[in-house]
Amino acid sequence: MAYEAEKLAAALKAAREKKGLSQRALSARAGVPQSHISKIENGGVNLTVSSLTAIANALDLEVALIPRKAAPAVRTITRGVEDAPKASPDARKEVARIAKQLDHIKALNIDASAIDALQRQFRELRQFENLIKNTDTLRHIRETLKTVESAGGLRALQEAAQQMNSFRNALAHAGIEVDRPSLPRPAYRLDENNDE
Amino acid sequence: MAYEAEKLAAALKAAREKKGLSQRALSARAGVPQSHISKIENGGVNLTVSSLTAIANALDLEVALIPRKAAPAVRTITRGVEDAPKASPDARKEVARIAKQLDHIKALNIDASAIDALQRQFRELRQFENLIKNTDTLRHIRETLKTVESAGGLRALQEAAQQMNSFRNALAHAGIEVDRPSLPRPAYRLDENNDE
DNA sequence: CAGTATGATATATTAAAGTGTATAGGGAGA
DNA sequence: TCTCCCTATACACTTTAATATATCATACTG
Repeated sequence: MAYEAEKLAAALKAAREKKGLSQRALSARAGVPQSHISKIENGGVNLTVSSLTAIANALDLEVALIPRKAAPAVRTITRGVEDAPKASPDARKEVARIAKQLDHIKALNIDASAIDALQRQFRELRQFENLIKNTDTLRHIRETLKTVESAGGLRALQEAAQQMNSFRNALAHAGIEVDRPSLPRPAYRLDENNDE
Repeated sequence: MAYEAEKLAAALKAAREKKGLSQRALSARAGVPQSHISKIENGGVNLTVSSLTAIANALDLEVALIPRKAAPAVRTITRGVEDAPKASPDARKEVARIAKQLDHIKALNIDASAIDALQRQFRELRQFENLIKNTDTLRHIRETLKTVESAGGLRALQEAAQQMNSFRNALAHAGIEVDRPSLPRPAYRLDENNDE
């Protein structure tokens, strides 16, 4: 098969997963049937440009022709822009579930301000989604949220917010220190992008 | 959709003409019939990826998917590469000097991993050679490297790497307007909203 | 003028991309 | 369990990209 075609397919799949889109959702955005997307991603289909660009654009990607000579530099740039260590599908799923559950809870009309706070906390937590290595804590949080739903307790709701806060802090610290699994790191990280 | 396909077709044609290849010559290289190339270039054909890559590769081009955010920067790079080997003679000279100096330093056997890192950094920087407008920063970097050579300091060596990294980022982002990518937030913002 | 290269088309054929619909199997929840 | 949602896959069908071959007008050139 076309070696390069497969790389593109893999890139599309990776981009889709990173964006947290299901094949169906992408299908809707791109106007390409889900069955076809599946085929493309793992069937080794020889895409047409129209399909490629439709899907790529739906994923905020652009199809470009770059001079071979510039390829390495381009890679450095895209790496810099999109380096965000991708969240595991599991973590994303778990986060999505919590989001859904929050909607339920919101509908319970418990305490507007407390729920607001909880949602703020969740938003904060969400920004560290990509750093989440395992889903235990998320599961635990969701357990807590469940008790909110069943018992309707304001107290449990506050505890959930607290847990989110703790988790966020943990993630942030971990992200700062352990971020790169890279090996022989000098006093500061050479590979780090110090722009911003 | 036809829009982007036409842009690609136009790009292919431009690249072909720039390389001074006839459709037949390109046909031979790419293994695609001349008639088909003609159709592609001005017939508005919906290419498949295999044709696209075959032709692109024959023209020393690479098909890439780049994040929209990175598109401006990528354009800057490719423009820089294909317009002309735009690196000023001065910049080139300065870069060459640094390369030479790195060889010297390497011979000093200071710290293998640090030197590795330094060289990686240098390679990265080098890919942006043609964007270098003036040589001040390069000179400054070379100054730093000199102190490495004389004093043999690991610290200075690391600083040089740091400088290269900064410079590279500056060059790379010359053409991109940055909206800060969401992810890891700095630690100082962590305990800000402990509500309730 | 004869010889030659280029690019645009024509035609017939084949292989396969793309569509629509429907479904099977896995995982997670209620 | 039953129920969603996900992905992979199947099938019949339409469309069209791609090939092979050939022709034609337009240059340019010795």
